[in-house]
Amino acid sequence: MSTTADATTSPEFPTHFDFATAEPALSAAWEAAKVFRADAARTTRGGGDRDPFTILIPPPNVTAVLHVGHGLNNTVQDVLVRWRRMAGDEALWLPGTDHAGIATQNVVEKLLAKEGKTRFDLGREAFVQRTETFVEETGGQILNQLKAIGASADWSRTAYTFSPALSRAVREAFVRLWEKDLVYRGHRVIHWCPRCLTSLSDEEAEFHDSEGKLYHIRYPLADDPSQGITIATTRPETMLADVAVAVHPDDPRYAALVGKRLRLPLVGVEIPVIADAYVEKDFGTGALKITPAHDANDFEVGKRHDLAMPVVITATGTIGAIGDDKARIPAELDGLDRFAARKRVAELLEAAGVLVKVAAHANSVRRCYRCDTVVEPRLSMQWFVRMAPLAAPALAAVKDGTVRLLPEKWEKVYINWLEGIRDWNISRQLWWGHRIPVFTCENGHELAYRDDPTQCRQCQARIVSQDEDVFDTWFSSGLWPFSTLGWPDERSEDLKAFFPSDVLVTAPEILFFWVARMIMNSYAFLGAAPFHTVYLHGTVRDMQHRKMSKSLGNGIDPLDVVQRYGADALRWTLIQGMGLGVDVMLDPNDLEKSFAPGRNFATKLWNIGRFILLQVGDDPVTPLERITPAELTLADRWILGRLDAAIAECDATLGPARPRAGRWPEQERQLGLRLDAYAESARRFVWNELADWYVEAVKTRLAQPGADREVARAVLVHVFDRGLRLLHPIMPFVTESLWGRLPGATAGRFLATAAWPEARSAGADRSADRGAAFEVVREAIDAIRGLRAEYGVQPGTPIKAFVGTGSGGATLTPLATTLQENAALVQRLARCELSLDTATPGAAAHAVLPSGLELVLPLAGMVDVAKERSRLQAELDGLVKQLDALRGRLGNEKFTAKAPAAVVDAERAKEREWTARADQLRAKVAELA
RNA sequence: GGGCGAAUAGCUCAGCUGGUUAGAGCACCUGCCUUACACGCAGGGUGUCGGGGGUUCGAAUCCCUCUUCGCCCA
Repeated sequence: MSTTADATTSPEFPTHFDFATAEPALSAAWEAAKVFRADAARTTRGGGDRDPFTILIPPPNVTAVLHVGHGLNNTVQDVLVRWRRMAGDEALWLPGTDHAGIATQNVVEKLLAKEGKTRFDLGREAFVQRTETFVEETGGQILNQLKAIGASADWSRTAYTFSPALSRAVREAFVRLWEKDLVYRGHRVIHWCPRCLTSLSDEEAEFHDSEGKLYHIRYPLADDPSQGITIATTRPETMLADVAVAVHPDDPRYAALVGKRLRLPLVGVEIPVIADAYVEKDFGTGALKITPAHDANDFEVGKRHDLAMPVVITATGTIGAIGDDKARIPAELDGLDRFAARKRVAELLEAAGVLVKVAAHANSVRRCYRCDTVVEPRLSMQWFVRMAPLAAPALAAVKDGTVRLLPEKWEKVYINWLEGIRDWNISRQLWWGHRIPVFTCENGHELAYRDDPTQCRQCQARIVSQDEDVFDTWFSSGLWPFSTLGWPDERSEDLKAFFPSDVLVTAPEILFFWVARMIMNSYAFLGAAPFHTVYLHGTVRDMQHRKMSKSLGNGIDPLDVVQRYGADALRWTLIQGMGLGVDVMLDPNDLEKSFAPGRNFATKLWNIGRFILLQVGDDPVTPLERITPAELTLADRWILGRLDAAIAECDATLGPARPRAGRWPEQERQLGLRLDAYAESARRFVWNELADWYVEAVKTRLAQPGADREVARAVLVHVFDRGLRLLHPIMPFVTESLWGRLPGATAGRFLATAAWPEARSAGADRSADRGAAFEVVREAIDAIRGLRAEYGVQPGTPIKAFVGTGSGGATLTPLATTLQENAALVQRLARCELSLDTATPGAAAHAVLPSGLELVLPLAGMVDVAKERSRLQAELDGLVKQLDALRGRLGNEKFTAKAPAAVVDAERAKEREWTARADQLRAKVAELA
């Protein structure tokens, strides 16, 4: 920083953006001005003239605290919603939280455990009350944290899956499914978590690879113990509940034994040998013990063969049984934990001489997705939704382009899952959740009710009980696209205006849990898809590509980042690193490495603004429309052209906001949402074009009062304003802060609601000069800088640069004229004295530019002629090599005949260009010889 | 076991519908307080486009195969 006090130091305008002060103030200003409020009446569906653009937040768990994964997910949503808000849509980002049945219940149970209590000590009612209090106190936390990262959600519409309104939707949805006969109650082997004491859906019981053992056990024939069948199992403790041994009907090894009876070791009961095609002949011994109550596949076999289904493992995962089944349990095993029992059973089998062998065996074991406990398959009565009828329209929607999934590969995964859809277990044996509205009367009529009944709908008898279970949390979040908007009240203005929504932004992990179910439910209850685009983003990982997690301690606290680098830096880092479907790598041990670039960019932006404020001043600036084309300099036309290009790139990378005709045409299906490319396009314009070149180009013009100064001020303010608009969705704070200080800014107007830039693409303007000739100026400056660096010319050393056009003519070519007109810029940026005369003979550095310009830098004492010649010779050699290949191609008749004319023409033009350049280089080399 | 995908500069990735002298950001190296910014400016890239084979006038791009690594499902 400069140590002298001069015109560039300003106490009101420090050299760095004070995000710590500015961010909360801007958040408050936006909120006070209701900038993020959406109005149903302004939408085209609500009678207004704006396209609605809706994003529904994937509701975070009500107990959650913000982690960097939320940061990423919500920043993406905010970028999209801010973009559309600026583009003139009635943009609604609807926030909310999820009551998260198992997760929240676990949290509260842990709190109780600290007091030495269990939920059973409190009883159901008191426990629910306690949980409600807990949620009231802490539930808003994560949404408040989202505000700190700039989330522009409509907080007035904040939803909660367990609110009275959304609970009504849950109940209505269940009753409607009931009425359509799409729910049933059944005795099934389900996934049971012995720690959470509840059933889990297929999706909630996740496979994990583990090192198990395969036990080979001999079951003797009942009437001839010298014979028998050896079965193989990974879970010997379940043998207590075996009711048969199955073999494949085509297996000759066992054909003679089918129908015979075996004596079950340890238990002593007789069980049959049955034939069933489910058995894999090549697995283990080809003989499979059948335990219908403790294995889902065995359950199916048991049903087919009408077998008994004894239960020998209790809800808490210990050995135990009820009724007659107790006889199956040897006294010394009774009450043992299932894993202890596994060991003990093996010992007992060995003692009995029937344990043939134990082999290592890698297998996959399901674990509870909430607490990681090994899931116990267990025979139990549960509620299920018949999924096949619901899946059909959801499958069709993705296949026909009504809904697109990005990245596209997930469409295949989605289709694959829906085509093999299984019924969904929606009941949970929890207390925290929506209680299943099924009531039973004195006469045993079990019916679903929209409102709590006083008497039976069927027989008017007294109601005696309500189902004890609650719904899977995902059952309620599956209704999110419409329950949040007022459904089941079909007259709801919000529902009319904002359903269907537009883009769903989430992680691939919950594609089945949540996304697919929302699509199915939206078709089932409203007959339409809930959104047209599903954007599945990557995961935040550390430098070893590990997922960030509490247990690994490799997480990053987004609020810590906000404090140290600013919310804009956090957002920039996340978006800039977010290729489509690509994981974002961040280093938890070096926040500087990850977030400094974002902060640095914010500072850069800030300093461009600082330059404008201090050099342009705050006198009124002429709007660009009032500047005639003739007044514009080459640099003006160039930067305006670059701005148009940047706008076009941002539009293209963000993509179509919605399908034009309700469905994505094949060619548009994968377009847009390239957020990293959008970020880079906007950054390049502002930094590498505006700051690096245009700001430099206008400096001298701004210093001299007059008409041209006003032109320069007009163009500079215009392009910076548009640059801020392009960047605002990603870096809302610093851009808003600067925009409010631009000359002509008015209080109460926000960049957040300013118009998204449009390229000047009018027909009349199409042939206009976009300042392409400015590239020659840049090229000359680059070349002179390059040569200075090559020969180690110190910045302070004055040098001369001679520019020739290589044609040897006396008149200036247009290129040379351009250079002459911009000589001041060249001289300042390249630090040289520019001359269009012929270079004086002597030691000099040489360059031949792609445009054909020849550059000579007399560097007496610094240039070694021999070295200079070999340098140019090397350049010539490289070019000749390329040229030979090019000529070979053009000389190949097959190429000229078969390649498209445009390609051939381009190659010919290239040949002319390279040939001329090679000639120039050759002449230079000869000159130096 | 079934399905899907990836392998390009030290790192993270573009480059998809074949035709660029193979790019970007970060990191790294060198020089600079050049009157907005040292959180800055200027300069610096030969990478067997994972290996092999094929199609083609032409392949990082299309096909086959092998290797390695992911993800989803059972």
